[in-house]
Amino acid sequence: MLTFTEENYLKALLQLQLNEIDKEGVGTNELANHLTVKPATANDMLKKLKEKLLVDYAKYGKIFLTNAGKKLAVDVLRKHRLWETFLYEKLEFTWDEVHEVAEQLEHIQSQKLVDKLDKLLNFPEFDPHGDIIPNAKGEFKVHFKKTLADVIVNQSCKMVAVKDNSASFLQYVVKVGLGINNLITVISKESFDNLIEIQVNGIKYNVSERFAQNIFVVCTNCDIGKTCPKSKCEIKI
Amino acid sequence: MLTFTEENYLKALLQLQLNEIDKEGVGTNELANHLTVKPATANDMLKKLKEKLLVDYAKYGKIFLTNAGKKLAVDVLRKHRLWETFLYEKLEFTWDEVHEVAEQLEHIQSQKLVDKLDKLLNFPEFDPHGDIIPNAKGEFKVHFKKTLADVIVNQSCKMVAVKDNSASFLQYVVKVGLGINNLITVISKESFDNLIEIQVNGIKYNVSERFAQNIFVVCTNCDIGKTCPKSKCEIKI
DNA sequence: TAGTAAAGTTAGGCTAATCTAACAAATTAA
DNA sequence: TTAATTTGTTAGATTAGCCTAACTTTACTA
Repeated sequence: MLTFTEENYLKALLQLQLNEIDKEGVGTNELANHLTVKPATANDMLKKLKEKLLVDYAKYGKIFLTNAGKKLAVDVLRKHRLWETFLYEKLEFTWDEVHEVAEQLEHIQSQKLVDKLDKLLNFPEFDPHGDIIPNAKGEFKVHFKKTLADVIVNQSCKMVAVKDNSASFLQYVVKVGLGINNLITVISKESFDNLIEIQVNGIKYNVSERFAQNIFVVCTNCDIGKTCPKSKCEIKI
Repeated sequence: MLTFTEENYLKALLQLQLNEIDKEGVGTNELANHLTVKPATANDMLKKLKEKLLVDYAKYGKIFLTNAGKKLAVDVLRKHRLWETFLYEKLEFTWDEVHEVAEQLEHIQSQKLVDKLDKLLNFPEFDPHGDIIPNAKGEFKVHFKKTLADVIVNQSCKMVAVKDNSASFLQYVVKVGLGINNLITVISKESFDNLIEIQVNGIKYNVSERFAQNIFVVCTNCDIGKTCPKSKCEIKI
C-alpha cells in the first residue's frame, strides 16, 4: 500500500513522461518543480521508490517508471480523471473546479468504488479537459502532443485537450472563447511578437505563443511530414 | 486546516459523547481504544487539540469538545454519512460496505462537493445504518440511545439504527432477518442466559443480550417512566 | 482507610516527509 | 579544455503521529 505522497510522485513521473514526446527522461529538478518540493526532497523519495522497485535510475541519471510503478501511476491517473468527470457530469462542477477536488479523491482506495463510478458515468473515454481516461485494464491511447503553437499557417485543427489544468488558465481559455472540440484555423503568425491569429466559429482572435503551447490539438487531414513533422496525431501505447 | 488524524480524533470524541446518555465525559483510554491507538498517543493529540482550543479538559479529568471542536466534528460526521448514503443509493454498495470507504471520503475538503452531494441525494435525513445526517447548518436530532436490550417484555419497538457499523455485525443483522424500520416485539427474556426472544414479521428469534445492545430502537407509545425510564425516545440537541 | 488496580501522563525513540546548506557531478559556454 | 552554470546528492534538522516503558494520580475494594 502506497502513501498519498508516493502516489503523487508516481503520477507526476507518468505525467511528465507522457508530456514529452522527445523524452530523454525525467530529471530530479523537473520532478521536484512539478510537485513544488525541493530537489532534495524529491531525491529522498526517489530513493524510496527505487527501493520498492517502482522507479529506476542511475545516480545522476534520468528517472524511469518500472512496469509496476507505471501500473500504479496509471491507476491514480484513471481515478483522477474519473472523479473529474463525475464532478463535472453529476455534481455541476465547472471544468476549472474539478482538478483541485480530484487531487484529493484520486487517493481513495476502493476498487469497487472506481468500478461503480465508471459504470455510473457510462465508461467515459475523456475527462472534462479532453484527457483520455485509462480503461479498467489501464490501457489508453495517447494523443501525439501537438499544440496549437505547432500548427502551421492555413492549417485547421481540432482542440482536443489542455496542457495546463489550473483554474486560472482554464478560465482564460473560456474567456478567449475556446473549448474542447472547437475547430481552429491558424490564420497567421507574427514573427515580431510571436502572436498567433486564429479563427474559431468565424471569429478571429490573437493568442500568445505561451497560450498556444497549452492547447492540445489534432490537425485536420493529419499527414506526417506535412502537417505533422514527427508522427501521426494519435498513437497508441 | 486540520489533518485527517485530527479530524478523526474530533469525530471519535463526538461519537463517544453521543453514545453515552449518562455521559460523565470521555476518557483518554476510551478514546484511544476507539481509535485503536495507545493512550499515550491519544494523550499527545489531546494536548495539541487543547492547544488549538478544539477540546477542553483538566489534567486527569474528562475530555469535552469545545464549540469550535464540536462544529468541526459534526461536519466530518455529516460528510461521512452523506458519503455512506451516496455509496448505498447511487453506487450499489451494501450497507456493510459503505462505512470503510466513507472513512476515507469524509476527509475530502470541498464545501461545494458536500453541498452538491447533499442535493444529488435529495437532502437525506438518515444514512443506510439509520443514523441521522446533520443538516448543512450542523443541526441534528439525537435519538435517545435506547437499545433492544432495554425494551421491556411485551413492549413493541421500531429498529431505527445500529450501534456497531462493522461489516461483520451488519452481515449478522441481515442474517437474523432484521433491518432498519422493522417492528420488533419483545416476547420474553431468559434470566438464565440473558437470551431475548423477539418477534419480527411474525417470526420469532432468540438473540443474545450483546446483540440486542447494538440495535437502536424507538419504542412504540413512548412513555417516560413506563416504557422509557430516563427520557423520551427522541431528543433534540 | 490502606493497598491495589485502573486510568492518565511523561519521557524518549522511531518513521515519513519535508526543509536548508553544503557539496559533487555533468553539462554548457568561453 | 577549463571555467561557470546547472543539476543532482548528502547531511543534518524539524514536525506529525505513533510506539514502549516508567511514572503519577484517581478510583475501587477488601
